[in-house]
Amino acid sequence: MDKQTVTIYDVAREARVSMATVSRVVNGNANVKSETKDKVKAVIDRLGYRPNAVARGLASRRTTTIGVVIPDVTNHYFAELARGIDDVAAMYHYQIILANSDESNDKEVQVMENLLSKQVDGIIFMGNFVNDAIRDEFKKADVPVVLAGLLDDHEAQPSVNIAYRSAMNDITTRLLKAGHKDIAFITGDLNHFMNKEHRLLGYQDALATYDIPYDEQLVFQGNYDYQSGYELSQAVKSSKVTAAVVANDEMAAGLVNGLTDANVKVPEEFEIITSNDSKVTVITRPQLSSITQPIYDIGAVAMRMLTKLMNHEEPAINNIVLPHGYIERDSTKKSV
Amino acid sequence: MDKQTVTIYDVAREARVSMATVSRVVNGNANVKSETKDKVKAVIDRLGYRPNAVARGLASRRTTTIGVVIPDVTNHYFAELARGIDDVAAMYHYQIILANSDESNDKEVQVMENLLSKQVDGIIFMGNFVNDAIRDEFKKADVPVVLAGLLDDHEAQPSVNIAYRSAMNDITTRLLKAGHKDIAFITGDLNHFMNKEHRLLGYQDALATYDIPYDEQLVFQGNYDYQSGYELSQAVKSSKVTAAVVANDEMAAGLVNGLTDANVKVPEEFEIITSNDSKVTVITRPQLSSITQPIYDIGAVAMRMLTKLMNHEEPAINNIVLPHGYIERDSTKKSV
DNA sequence: TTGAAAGCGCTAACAA
DNA sequence: TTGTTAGCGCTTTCAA
Repeated sequence: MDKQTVTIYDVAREARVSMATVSRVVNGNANVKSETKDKVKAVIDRLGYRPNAVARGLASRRTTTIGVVIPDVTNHYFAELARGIDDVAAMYHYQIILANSDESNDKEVQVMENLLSKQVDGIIFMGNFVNDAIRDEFKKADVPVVLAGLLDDHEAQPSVNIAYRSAMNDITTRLLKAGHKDIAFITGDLNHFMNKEHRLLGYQDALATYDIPYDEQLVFQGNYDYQSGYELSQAVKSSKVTAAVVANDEMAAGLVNGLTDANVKVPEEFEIITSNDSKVTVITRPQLSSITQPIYDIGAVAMRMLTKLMNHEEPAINNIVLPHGYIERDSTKKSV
Repeated sequence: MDKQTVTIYDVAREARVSMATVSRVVNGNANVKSETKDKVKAVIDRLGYRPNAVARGLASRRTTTIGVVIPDVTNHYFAELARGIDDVAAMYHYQIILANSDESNDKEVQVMENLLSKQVDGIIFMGNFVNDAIRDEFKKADVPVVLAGLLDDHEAQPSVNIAYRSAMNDITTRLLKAGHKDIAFITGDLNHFMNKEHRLLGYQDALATYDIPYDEQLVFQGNYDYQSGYELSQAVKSSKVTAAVVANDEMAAGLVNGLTDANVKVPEEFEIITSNDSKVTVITRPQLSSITQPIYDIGAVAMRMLTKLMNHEEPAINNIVLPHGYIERDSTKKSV
């Protein structure tokens, strides 16, 4: 039950070569005669030698480990991002230290410090917004940090996203085209950059195109979870709105169920379009029409971008925007 | 952008003490005069010193990192387990290396090797079964491994679970009591130990109590996901069964939706009880009646158990069984 | 193609 | 209470 016993030194001795040579064959260095390579490999197998990544990390100053901060693994949107990240990380032989932040200021800072002290080679940060404390951590980090599914206005932190403004414009426009005049915009905290400067603007863009004045009474702020969507359904029902665009699937699922439970028929009496096309959209009844976004790919591309950054390659673009689409399901009336 | 610059040596020099003393204050060793402690702390703050966990790990042979192997973060049941694990890990100042295995033999082995080479202090393993190759890895591991939400028959690997057999007995009995004679048992691969030696037996126990002969035609094997549940709904519909117990929520969600789409009314014409009480059970319509199990706690307790094992304390019990319950929702007729 | 040797930044005896 | 000194297991010059 005690740790690691056979070291590179043991292998060297048994194979009658130096540590340096063993190191070379382990690392696939070409400068080794193929005979000695075979000899060393045989000894490695025989002894069951497994290189100590910690020692290697200390000596080489690279840990092949990256940090991933996630608000909550339990949230499907973020879990899907994480899956994309892990898959390409594995592809490049990186391991992932995952840390839940709950989007709490203190935890986020704590977690960043932990990651940095573990000497991760890079960090992928997920969340709904970047506050000042975290922005400081990014600055203090001596390794690259990329944002996945997250945008910050200050200084261009590398990031991967879709065009939230245009996506929100698209779905609002669909509802407008369908004849709705009073459309709710259901989102997270409006102080959050992505909501205020992207999604809300997209919603307003669409309204403006149809000469409908913006009414802030029709904006509902939740906190991104099912429960808050469910609770919001009350207020939504008693307002004058006849349709809603929702920034987040969990809230949309709460909304559709809350409405249904309050005997509002979706889509006949109320239409809903959501934003993430995550798994819940097909589980609710009616299923949710949604913006489609390549969530897995956002994670994957973010990780790919990070590998470049860690490799000191300058990526062509610092803020990658992936394409989005739309899928019609049953929370909207069939389009003709 | 280059790694760590200020070391314990810099702090020692600036504070005019030895490295050992700095190490002591960093590690909260009591044997330091409070004046010097303050002096050192001041220097640490001024220089922005952050201990290098890699060097520390090499010197102390403890990394305060544990490995977590998960079939797929994207699956809510496992994500919930992972959340429980991470929360108590954080509480004990451990970080988590998370690795997706897809329950593929090769990946699982690969991932275990990676974890071991990173010198994790312990491992928590999740999945639906333990195959021989993995069992070997457990044996090779020089650190404790605990199973979360997973049971293996060979040699008692420490684990945390609920009593699957009794839980399955409970819900089958409920359906029997409600008058059903032909009840489907919908599960994963029957070669998997937990299905064959626990869940199936529970199902059979209930049948036996009601003198109903076991009919293997009523056993349906899926692969644990929504899609397979949805597809199974065809076969289920065209069989003679009038109710089903399901081993897994994702399959149950697929089943209820498949049945509904095929115009079978749940619960009026068909009753369903599922097993995990995860988030999807309240998102489907009708909502799913379910065994309740403390998923988060299973993860949390598994991690707590691991801390003890890593600390060389022998836990009182090696295979912890947490209590389960039942919640009636709308996929069963109201009980009187 | 191979080896010798100096660290990487820290912990942990052991002394003082 | 504090300092000295070996390592921890590996990578990486630099020589040979």
